[in-house]
Formats: sequence, structure tokens, C-alpha cells
Amino acid sequence: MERTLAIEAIKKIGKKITLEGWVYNRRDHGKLIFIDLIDRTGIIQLVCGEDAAVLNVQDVIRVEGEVKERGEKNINPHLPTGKVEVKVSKIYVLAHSQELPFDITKEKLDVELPTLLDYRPLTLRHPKVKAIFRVQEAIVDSFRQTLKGLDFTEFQAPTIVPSVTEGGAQVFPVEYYDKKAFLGQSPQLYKQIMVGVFEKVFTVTKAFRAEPSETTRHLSEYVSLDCEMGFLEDWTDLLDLAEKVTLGIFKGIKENCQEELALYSATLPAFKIPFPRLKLREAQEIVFKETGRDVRGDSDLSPEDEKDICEWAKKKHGSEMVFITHFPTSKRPFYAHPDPGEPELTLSFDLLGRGLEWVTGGQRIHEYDKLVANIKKWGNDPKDFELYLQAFKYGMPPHGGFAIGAERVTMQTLGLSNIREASLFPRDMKRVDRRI
RNA sequence: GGUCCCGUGGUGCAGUCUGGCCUAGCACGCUUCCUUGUCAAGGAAGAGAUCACGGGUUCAAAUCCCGUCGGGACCGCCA
Repeated sequence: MERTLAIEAIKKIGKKITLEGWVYNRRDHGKLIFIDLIDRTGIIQLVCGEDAAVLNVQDVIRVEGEVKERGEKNINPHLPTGKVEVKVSKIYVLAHSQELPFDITKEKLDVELPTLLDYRPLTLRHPKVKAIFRVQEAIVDSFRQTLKGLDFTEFQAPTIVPSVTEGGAQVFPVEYYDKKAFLGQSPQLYKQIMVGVFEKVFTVTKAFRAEPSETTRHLSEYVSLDCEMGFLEDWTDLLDLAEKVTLGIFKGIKENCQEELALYSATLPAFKIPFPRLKLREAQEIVFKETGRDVRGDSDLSPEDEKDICEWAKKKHGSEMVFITHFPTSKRPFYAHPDPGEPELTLSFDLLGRGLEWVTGGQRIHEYDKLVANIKKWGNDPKDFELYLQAFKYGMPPHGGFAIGAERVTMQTLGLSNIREASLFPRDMKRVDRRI
């Protein structure tokens, strides 16, 4: 008999069906045993006889039975399938599960982070953990759809790269035959080259950072949602675009992830269009006025400043999203375009959401000579950037772009306290699948 | 790289400050039994811990001190 999915069973009252999935939970009343079966569409209650007593949580089973409407008193309003149940006539065990290292049958998965990650194949099966990655899928997908809708072309960036792309940041070296190469810390140079090909481009790719950062918001490998566009009329086109993409992501989550948000009692960030836009200096004045902490003249916002600014933006403008612009040249990479009015500042921005950087971007230098001069000024050898520089030698339009950290957006949307929860198999200084 | 906090059955915690009443407690899970309407099912009984490891102080250490290892949080840096 053809397989019916759990959610489809509600449309088959009175019919005989076959279901397949995992035993999510068992409630044993002796001669009457309830099994919660879970498949990719959700949970459904099976009503079984004594033969179900042998089943363990996470056994994989196929059952045959009849879909019955539940009596008024027995309806479970918390389950989408809660108005029906399946009276089982036959159980086949497709695979047995060993005893679980922790209880996975409760609404809250009550384990600490190291346990959560040490048992990733199992913990990922918990509905609340699954939900994180449904949301992440929606984020990545709506990033794609939004940009495709704006005539952007998706491309695949390489991960093995010849040299350090952004100066100071730490990279992972790889042995490359008898030579040395690196894992890319960003698709930056390639997406700029691709602007010379398709004008408006984006990529969903992995970025690798070997920075010795042990915090709740850093990963050694993360998903970077990168885009770049040519023929800017004004650099603020980028802020408009970042805003559109962010709203597209919110829409994608809203349309596809209501249940997932509910599991975390999460709401999408509040925002006002346009998102408030503050120059770094203005933001620092605000921090000073609001908290008395004098950060004026610092070259960047500290994590504490970012939280304070977001709090201010929420209070003052009802927006949990806020742009910070015009970071100093000294804090930005060689390709950042200087502000013509104030060359010690760049046409660059961060988008903060709920107290954390989600997005970084800006206009880039598109003139060959200026770029070569800057590479030298940053202490690099233009020879190492020969391929990249070709694009500029042969004509590049004014352009710019930004990168969104997919795990950070996921984390901040759901209110997770550690970014590792928002990464399927997180890599950090002490972990590559297992603790190293 | 720097600062701070924490290591107690399979999991999550209490007990540590103020050493002795700890023969280490609770919840979940697990085992056996009972249970025909549960959906975090319920009831009864039971197994399971050299209190991270090593050293020290003391009549006495899960508890105080030192070291090692492991984990977590924050800063710098960044998405």
C-alpha cells in the first residue's frame, strides 16, 4: 500500500493507510498503547494493542491501520493531526534504535550545549531543533528569491584561494599538492569580478575564519549570503538593497515558519521603513548621551555599543533594525571606497539587528589605479591580486555589495543564545564534529 | 591573546560559601510489574555515581588549598 504522510491522514478518515516514520513517544496503558509517530510532516497518534510494547523511542516503523476521527473529548488541539488517530492493525519494525543518551520526547530538549553538539545526528531530530533549520532554509531561500526577483544572477564562488583576501583576518592554510593555498574567508574578490560579467550577482557560500574567537556569535565556518551590484547611482542604493533583502527574508520566514517561530515564542524583529541610518559618529554620540559611556572617537562600535544603539533605535523609532554607516578607512579592507567628502571615512555600513551585526557592506573602489595604490598602502603585493585586478584593468562600473551571516540572522530571529545552535555541524576552535 | 565562572549516575539540576546529620538528594530517562483514552500519560518496585583527575590541609573533604584536564561566558576581532 502506498505511504501516507502524517499530515495527509487527516484527509483520509475511514480509510486504511500505511504510515512510515519514527516512534517519537510511547504511552503504555497495558492493553492499549499510544504511539506518537513522527515523519517529515509532523506527529500523528497511533492507537495500538499490546504488540506495540516492544517499540522503543526512535525505532523506525511502518504501520497499517485505519484513520479514525477522535471523539470530542480526545481531540489534541496542540497537534495539526489532533482531530484524528490511526487504529493500527499491523506493525513492521524497519530498524531498532538503541537506548537514547537523553530524553528526546519532551517539548523542551533539556541538554547543555556540548551534549547538544556531541549527539548532533540525534538532537537534530528534535522538533524544536529541526525548527531552527527550517527557519534557516527559509532565510537562505528568500535571500535567493528576493535577489532573483531583482534580476541578480547566482554564481558559485571558489573556496580554495591563493592568498589572503582581506589583509589582517586569519585564514586556514591548506596543503595544495606541493604548494600552499587557503580557505576563502569571503567570496568578496570573486563577486566583484562577477559584477564585470553579470552586473548584479549573488552567492550562497561558506566562509572560513581562523580567528581565535571563542564567543557565542563566532564560527570557524559559516554560511555567507553575499551579493554585489554594478552601476550604483549612489552608494545608498546598497542600503536600500540591504533593506529590501532583509524584508524579503522576513517575509519568507513569516510565510513559511509560523509554527517554528511559535516553538520559540519568537517574533520577527520590529522595523520601520526606511531602517534608521546613523553615521558611526552619530551612533557614538547617542551612546554617550544615553549611557554616559564616552565612546566618541573609537574606530568601531563595541558589542555593548551595538546593544545600546539597537535599544535606542527600538525606543526612539520602533525599529530593531538599524544601519551604521561611514566606518573609518583604517577599519575597513583595501577595496572599501572612501567617502569623497571625508576620505578618512568609507562608504560602508553594518546592519545591526537586535544588538548584533547581521550584515556588512559598502561601495568598492572600481578604478584600477586607486585600487593598486590601496593594495600597496595596506602592505600587500599587487602581484598577489593579479587575477582580481584584471577585472579592474579592463573596466569595472561603480559597484558595491554586502554579506549577510545566515547563522546570525537565524540566531537573532529565534532568540538563540549561542550561534552554534544555529549551525548544523558547527566548527569552532575546539570542535570539528567532535571535540578536537 | 586577555579576564571571569563552572565540572556531582545516561541527561538536567540541588548540596560546596558556613567541612561532620551525605551510607550523596530531586526530576527525566532506563529495567520489571500494574494499567483501555493518554498525548510531558499514571501507579508500584528496582538498577545506575571511584562527587573530572592528581596532590595537599584536617580527627574528618563532593565541600577548603594547589596543579592538570575538560566545559562555559565576556573582551579584542568579525558575518
